[in-house]
Amino acid sequence: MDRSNHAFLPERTVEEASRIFKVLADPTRIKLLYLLSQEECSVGHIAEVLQLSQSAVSHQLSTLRNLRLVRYRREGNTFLYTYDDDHVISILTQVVHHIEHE
Amino acid sequence: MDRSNHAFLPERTVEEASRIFKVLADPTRIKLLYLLSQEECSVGHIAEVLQLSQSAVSHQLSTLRNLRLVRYRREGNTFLYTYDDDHVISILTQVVHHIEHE
DNA sequence: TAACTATATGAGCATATGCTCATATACATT
DNA sequence: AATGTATATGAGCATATGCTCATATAGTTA
Repeated sequence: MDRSNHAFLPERTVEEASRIFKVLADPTRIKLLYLLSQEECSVGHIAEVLQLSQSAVSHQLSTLRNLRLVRYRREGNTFLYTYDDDHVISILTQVVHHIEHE
Repeated sequence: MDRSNHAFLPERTVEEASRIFKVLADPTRIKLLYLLSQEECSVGHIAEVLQLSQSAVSHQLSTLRNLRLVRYRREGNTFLYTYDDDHVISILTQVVHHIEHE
């Protein structure tokens, strides 16, 4: 076979795609992002709705914050989170839609 | 907030989505699937093109086989693999396209 | 049949990840 | 100022994962 005929993906592209898919690979983050795609949520609310500990939610939000996938605003002691990456949400909802209609 | 107003994802949907994203989360599998989306490949050819050991490729293909994402046919001692899940390939190419055009 | 080739597979290791537990931080309320 | 409330964070543990190394398997060829 002719090796010169392959369209290779640039390493940077592969790494970036992997990064996006890694975020979406965890069931907890899928639920969390899906929830945030519907409404702005406080940390406590997320924990209650998804039946997770406050710490677990906060750690996950920390991850998502570092990846710039969510943003938040403060209201007194409460932190209200919203998603901040339309592309990732769009990939998620598309896959969800596909699964539920196959 | 009103907990009854959330559109929850069924657990089965979440697990299935997670399964799909997990497959795509690994850089090696991204390259491998992208290669297979372009042409039928032998194990040795994949190893050569992607600069991986024969064993590593074979293990990855075993994973992809179990998930029914690839199929293969035999030709003498050579096994020729092709992808076998249009949806997963479509998600991958879409994300790749988005990354390369943002 | 013996040697060769292509691939598969099991064991084990190193790393990554998602959680819990304990504690820190920062603002609010009394 | 003291207590309370909401959230963040560090350490550590259990599990998952992707690789290597060694070896097994099956078809091919001399």
